[in-house]
Amino acid sequence: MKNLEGIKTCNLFGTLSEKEKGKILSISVQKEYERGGVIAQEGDRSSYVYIITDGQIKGTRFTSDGREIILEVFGHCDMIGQVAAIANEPYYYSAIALTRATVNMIKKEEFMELLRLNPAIAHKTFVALGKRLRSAQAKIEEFVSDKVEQRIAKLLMALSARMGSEIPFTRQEIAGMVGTTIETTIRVTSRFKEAKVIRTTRGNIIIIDKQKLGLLAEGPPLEIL
Amino acid sequence: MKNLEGIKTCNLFGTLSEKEKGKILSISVQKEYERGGVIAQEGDRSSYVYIITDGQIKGTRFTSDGREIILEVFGHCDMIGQVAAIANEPYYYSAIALTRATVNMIKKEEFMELLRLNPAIAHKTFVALGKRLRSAQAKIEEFVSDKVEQRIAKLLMALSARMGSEIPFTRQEIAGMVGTTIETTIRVTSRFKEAKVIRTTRGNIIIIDKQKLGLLAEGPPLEIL
DNA sequence: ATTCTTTTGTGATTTAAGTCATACATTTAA
DNA sequence: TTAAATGTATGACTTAAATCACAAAAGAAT
Repeated sequence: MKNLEGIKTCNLFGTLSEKEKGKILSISVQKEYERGGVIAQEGDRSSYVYIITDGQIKGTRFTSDGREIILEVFGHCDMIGQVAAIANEPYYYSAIALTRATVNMIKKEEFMELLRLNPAIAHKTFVALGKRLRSAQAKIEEFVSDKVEQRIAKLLMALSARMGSEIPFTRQEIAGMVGTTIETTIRVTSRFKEAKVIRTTRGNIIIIDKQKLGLLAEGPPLEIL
Repeated sequence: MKNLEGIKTCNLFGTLSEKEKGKILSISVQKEYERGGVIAQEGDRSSYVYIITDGQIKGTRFTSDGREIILEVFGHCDMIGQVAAIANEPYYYSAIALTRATVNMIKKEEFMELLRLNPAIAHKTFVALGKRLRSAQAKIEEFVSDKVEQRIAKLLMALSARMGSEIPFTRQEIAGMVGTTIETTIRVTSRFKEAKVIRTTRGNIIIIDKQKLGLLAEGPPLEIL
């Protein structure tokens, strides 16, 4: 089974012996989700920690007026649900599959046990959480100092670093990730298209000029390039 | 010494025996800072973890065009520098005293040792980090869905919960915390003053109608109240 | 006491992005 | 094979907040 093996390749478990890896596999249950499938719901009592073995998952909240805010995007080997598990709190946001996705679920209690017995895993879990804090703070900084065009360019760069030059998200989803409206996102991506930085198909953005996109992410607006 | 005792009252060390607390005091060095004093600088190699025993400290970054962005505000019993320490990375932002402040510094290596030997401390450190991630994400959500007036109301509510109804910050600093300009902040606080929600003195904001401020933080703009 | 610096206060203007409305193309469902 | 739903596209208009510019008040420093 490709995916059962998949988890073994994750950095998180890099220092473990084969036997220990086997242990993790034995306490984890694998589950598959279609695009749009709900892995966990905001507000639910936390019972599992999830390790993503395949696909992409969004962590998303809905504002009172129904708009979706995508706070994080997770991919291969990322772990979600650990904050809620360790703090013994309900999930802060919903986890929804952006693509067909496979996750390995570990019961909260067994995960806590794992942390307690494996300082190396505990350490890596902490470091990963620190990274998430940094990237949340980087996003705050973006809101303060970048315009939408630049924020979208940065997002596309970041997504393509993870999943290649073909980005399987709708403008609506892109809007949710950068915190803007669908109309503005469409206008910006249309401009990018015209400047031959990207191509698009329904539900996809394909990067064709990574270098120019990188420039846009750095700051200068399209019009002066 | 009041402050040396101060650290013992922190929840982080709640489960420790008197002897263990004594150990922590013995490995920590106390230091005082004036308002404006720099505890640590963005980009510096991390060598200490700091526990704040008194006063307030801001975690701040400067944008390329010189604007200050205050990402977090820390107070009594908060710990800073642990992410950089554990990930073995340079500090992500500068820590600057907002008021006269006292911190207990613990050498990175000794802190790591402490974490390794005390699962309870490790656990609480993790939980605290999770809280910081949540509040960073809440701030992202604010940028997406709240107007400046509401963001400022929320900030004042949060600050007053921590440090009482007298908030010792300039409009410039408030602007840095909500990610807006000083002019906009002055205009908003002026409106709040006129509506008798706050009073101000130079460098201070005093909340006089907490209930109304709470309402403003919830959403309805001042004009319809 | 008076100069310098920081903080607060306002007006005028610009601008980025939101909002509203409508249209068309492409999938999916009936 | 139509109908419904979803995603993309664009024009017109509004608005919140940034920007620029200047002035007065309050402390700090000489």
